[in-house]
Amino acid sequence: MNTASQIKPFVLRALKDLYNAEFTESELTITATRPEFEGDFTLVLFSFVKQLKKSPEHLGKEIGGYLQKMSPEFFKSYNVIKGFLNLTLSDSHWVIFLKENFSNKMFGIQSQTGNKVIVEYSSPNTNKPLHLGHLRNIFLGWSIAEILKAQGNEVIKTCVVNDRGIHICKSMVAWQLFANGATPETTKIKGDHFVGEYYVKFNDEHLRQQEELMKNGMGKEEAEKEAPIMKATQQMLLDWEAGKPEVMELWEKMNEWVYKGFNVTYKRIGADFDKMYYESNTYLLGKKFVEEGLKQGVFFRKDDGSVWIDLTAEGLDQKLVLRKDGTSVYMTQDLGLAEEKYQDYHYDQSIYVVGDEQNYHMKVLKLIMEKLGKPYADGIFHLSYGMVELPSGRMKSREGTVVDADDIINEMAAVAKQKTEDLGKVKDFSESELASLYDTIGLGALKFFLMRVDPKKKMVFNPEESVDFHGFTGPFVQYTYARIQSILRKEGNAADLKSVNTGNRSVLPLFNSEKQLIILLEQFPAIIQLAAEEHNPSVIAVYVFNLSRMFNTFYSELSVINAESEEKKQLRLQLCMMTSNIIASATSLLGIKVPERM
RNA sequence: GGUCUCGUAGUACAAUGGAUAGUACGCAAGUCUCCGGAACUUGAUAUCCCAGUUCGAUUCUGGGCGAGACUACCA
Repeated sequence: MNTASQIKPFVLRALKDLYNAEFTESELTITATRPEFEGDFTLVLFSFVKQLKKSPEHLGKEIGGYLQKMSPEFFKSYNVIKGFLNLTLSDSHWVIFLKENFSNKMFGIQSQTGNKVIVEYSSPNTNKPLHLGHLRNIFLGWSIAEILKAQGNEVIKTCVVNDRGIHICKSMVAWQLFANGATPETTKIKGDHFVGEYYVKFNDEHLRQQEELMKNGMGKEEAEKEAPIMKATQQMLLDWEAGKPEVMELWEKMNEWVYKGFNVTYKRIGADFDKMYYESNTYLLGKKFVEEGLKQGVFFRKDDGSVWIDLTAEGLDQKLVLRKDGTSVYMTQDLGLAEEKYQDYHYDQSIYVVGDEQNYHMKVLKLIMEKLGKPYADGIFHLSYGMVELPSGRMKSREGTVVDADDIINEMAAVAKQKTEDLGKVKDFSESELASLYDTIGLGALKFFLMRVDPKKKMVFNPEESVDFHGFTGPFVQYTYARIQSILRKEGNAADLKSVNTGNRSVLPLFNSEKQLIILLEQFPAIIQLAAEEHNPSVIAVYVFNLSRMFNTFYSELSVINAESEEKKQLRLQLCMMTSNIIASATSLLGIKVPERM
């Protein structure tokens, strides 16, 4: 239990004893005291004024005095400013907290609750490589999975691969036309990029043919459809659905190339999945839902044979769930997939990490499930995240402004290399140690940059800012960690520290920066909980940055190794150790590694 | 047109209805006989507009103005 919630029962008791008033804990507002005032925690008094008919100043003095009388060893002092009662706890409270927790690497991690959560993220297409938008998705999805694990949930990470459809056929047709049998192996190009090139070639050729037809007087829309390369693509889709062997073979071959490429990237960024779903397997699922829905009267059939759901009562539109020719649409498939996932795992909650452009789709999906009376409908949660934009605006593939995932990762690592060499602190590292360090720093910077913002909000990715390793960045946190390790290498031994009694008088009083650091350390479990509840990794990013900043302030003000007494030295070593444990723990929830040296 | 988001220093982001609106980059000025300067300290600069609810509004409500997403028998 954290300190703020330890205070609450005392306050409730005081209110009862002093005024015979009954309040609940949730009615109390206790916050960290703002730095410009004296105190550790602040009780907001305004909410009692009306009921108790006393001025806030009066209440503050009475409650403060009573608290101190009740537990003088806990409450050291208090002051009242306007409607705020600022409470200062005794330093020994903090010292004891530190002593009990400094060596616990699992601090803040909850034990298993038995709750089962499935997280779907990444979900790429197999016709082009991953880009910056995918990275936001992947980092968020992976991180939220880890955060939920830390809260005691059993988590299954899944990925739905969009491996079929007209867009895949485009790459396939272009490859047949232009590749001359070239492969990733013969060209030494990463598989996903290789296939992506043919997708681009398709679009170029399509545009060329289209313009030619328009020169001969054809309208734009018709020219788009009538271009020979588009005709060939549509034919290929039909052949695919018919299972024509040579088409299937090509399709499998090209997808394999892409998967090989994806796996290289996934491995490098540390993404992993417990279960892959492929649309080529799932796209026919969901049709039985249509039957079920029709029977229940949830869906209705139009004269042309297409099946719809009417959501106008919910303020939405009518939505198609099955085409008139009886084939599935996106929604049909998602209905089936939700059921499939439930059959596979019997989850309590199912999280979809999907961009906010699909808010409407996800809302409809959940609503349909509710109307069909599915028990798991409630557990469906859309973790909606905003688009990543560039300073120049949205990324547009047609204008070539899409930031490729592999490119940006390489660039970040290159900047890490450059800066590391400039500083020259790890000249004794081997080649492979250096390569690994550059990835740690480069990816740390990139992940932090993409996750430090509230997922719900769209964000701007400024390439220049992203390679700045100062301030509110991943490398700043990593640097703080490395610096602590340097101290601990010299002096820190957890077993020795435990045997020393830092609870005695010579460690007191605490300096402000010592206390502020402990107060922050103590918040970590509550921070994880908040991040989980809000499905928001940025809570962790902001916290670990503030913790690092606080440590650096402490570090510059007070000497650890040359402390004024042995006990102070032990206390500060404990602070170092706990800070570094929590930095490691927090960054690992973000998928960011921390280096021993950098 | 309809539905939904979002408007905070030059820029990018924070702030369960609480105190003098934080942080970073950039800008200006400092800190080192220092356990790692990828650090620390200080300064200047902001809540789109108008009402309302409240002891108290960046936050909630209504109305403007501005930006974006969605609104396919595409996925």
